[in-house]
Amino acid sequence: MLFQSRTHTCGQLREADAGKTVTLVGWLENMRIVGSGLAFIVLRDFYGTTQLVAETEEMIARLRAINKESTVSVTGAVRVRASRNPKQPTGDIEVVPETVEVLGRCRFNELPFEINRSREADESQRLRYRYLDLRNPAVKKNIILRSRVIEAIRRAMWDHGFLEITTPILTASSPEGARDYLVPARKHPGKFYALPQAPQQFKQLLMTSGFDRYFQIAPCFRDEDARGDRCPGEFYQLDMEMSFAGQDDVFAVIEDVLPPIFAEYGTYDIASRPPFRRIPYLEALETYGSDKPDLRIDLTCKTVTDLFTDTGFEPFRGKIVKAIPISGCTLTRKQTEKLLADCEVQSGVKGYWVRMDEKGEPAGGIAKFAAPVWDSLKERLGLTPNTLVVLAAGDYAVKAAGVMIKFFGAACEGHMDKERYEFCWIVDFPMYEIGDESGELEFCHNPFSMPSGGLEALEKAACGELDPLTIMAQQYDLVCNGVELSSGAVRNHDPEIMIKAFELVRLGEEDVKKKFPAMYNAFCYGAPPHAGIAPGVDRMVMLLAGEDSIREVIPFPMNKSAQDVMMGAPGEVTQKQLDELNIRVTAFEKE
RNA sequence: GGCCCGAUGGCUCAGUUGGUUAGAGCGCCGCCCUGUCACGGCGGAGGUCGUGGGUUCGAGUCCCAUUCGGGUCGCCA
Repeated sequence: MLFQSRTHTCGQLREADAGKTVTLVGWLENMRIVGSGLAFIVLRDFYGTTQLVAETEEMIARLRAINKESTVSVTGAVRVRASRNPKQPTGDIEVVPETVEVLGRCRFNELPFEINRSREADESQRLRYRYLDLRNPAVKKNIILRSRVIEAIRRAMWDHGFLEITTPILTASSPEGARDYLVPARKHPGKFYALPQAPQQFKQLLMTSGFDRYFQIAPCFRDEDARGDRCPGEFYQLDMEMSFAGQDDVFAVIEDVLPPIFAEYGTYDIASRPPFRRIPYLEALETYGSDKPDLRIDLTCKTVTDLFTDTGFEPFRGKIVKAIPISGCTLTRKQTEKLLADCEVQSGVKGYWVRMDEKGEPAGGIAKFAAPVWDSLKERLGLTPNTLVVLAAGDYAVKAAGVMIKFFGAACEGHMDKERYEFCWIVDFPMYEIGDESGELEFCHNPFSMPSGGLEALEKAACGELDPLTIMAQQYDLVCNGVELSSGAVRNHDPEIMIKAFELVRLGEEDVKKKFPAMYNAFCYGAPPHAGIAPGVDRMVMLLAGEDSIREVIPFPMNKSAQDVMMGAPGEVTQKQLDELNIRVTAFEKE
């Protein structure tokens, strides 16, 4: 269809344009009729809004006949408003339409939700009509931010000498831990491709091929359940890898690339300066009750197990007890208990409290049971008058303490400097752990990481000279404001060390070859030492946008049940398609 | 898969110890209004209260089941 192309956007016109005849295109957002011969219309496009003014019965009738949210082309003269609106960039001018052409008629005069208030609507309704939801400038801005951030990341990575290289989407199922998405192979009945959980093996192969520095805004696919900060199905990582490099080299790149982007595009202007704090994994658990501490909060927890070993307070007797002192706390008893209840919902552990009053005596909560050990507790926690102490006990006390630090840190005046981005590295993860189910030694995270101490440490562990649980992996997490952004590692590029690492968990050379055939073989041809990391793009944008739900920064997110209700995915396919793929659906046969 | 919370006009929500005709704001329709900008004023339409069963003289409200949605744990780099 031919139409008069626009001369300006809806965010462009200013007082200096008065007198010009212009053509604007966009969506009819709103109409305010203020009299029989006067009406104001808001026209919206990607760039902004411009007010149209209708001053004749004919023009008002013409515009009234058009449903809101229709697209139109309007030609008319720009003039200075009789009453200006300083709140709008285009608030000094208005356009008096001479001709109005409907380009795309909105067939409905009532929408599933009001565009400018779509964020208040039910989320499933928003996702079903995501194309309308995205018309809302407040929703759209996160997607624009996402694009800008990815642009900035690319530029920074290129500037650091990284090459962007794409890796296959249809690949082999990998033993990375999460459930794979499988794709049936038509030409190979009974066989399947898998969508990559991460480009992990490909990027390591690229290093082996001699590409010195690689990165990719990589789509990753994992068939696991959703969370507020985790999308089901697919997400994007800033995947990167460096040859002849170790932990410090990776840290240096990330510490150079991310802070300027956070400072420029973030909700807060302040981002940690390099070098970021490095906290050993075990220390993070001991001090913050979490392996993703929010360093904007100044609260820490202490172990007080020994003080309550023989206590008359049954929930603490013989249990691990963690305590968090909160100085200058002004929460009421009711507020404290409400917060503890919230913590219990999230951690599953009941919390207790006691307060040091103005005189330095225990008051409220479990004061009666704290009194016998009060002096020791005061010293251990460094208590001062008007300090609240919250406590958790039991096998999950550490985790509960972590939740308490987050909740009370956010609620108590003066313990959280919210308006900043605080990065830290969590380092020195244990290589092995005793599995919950098996009761035997297992890999703690992924087996790609280089063990600290190398072959020597593994050999000592194998012959009993060293506790394998004390072997650390050269692995690291990047954490920002309590959000785990990424994990990475110095990779194990030595086939001999690989086999040794596997032997400790009762696997052998054959298992290594079977699990990572390409990588194992490639490393046998001379591999460079290499290391990398893969910060989650969606999570970074979420932090930058100041959103709590990751779905707010994804253009077309799936719902929590991994469905796209707008497109109807997943959906059924025809019998012909199934036959071609040699697939028989058994989902309904059991009934 | 476990646990918690929720579902009432198009949207957001209120609805008392179970008791007459289920309310409000926004949106929609009509009328009025010549400088609005979250315009305003008056009037109107629109709901078998997620679904199925039960208790009761009587259920939006109580009980059971179920579906859907959100949170959380399991799971997940």
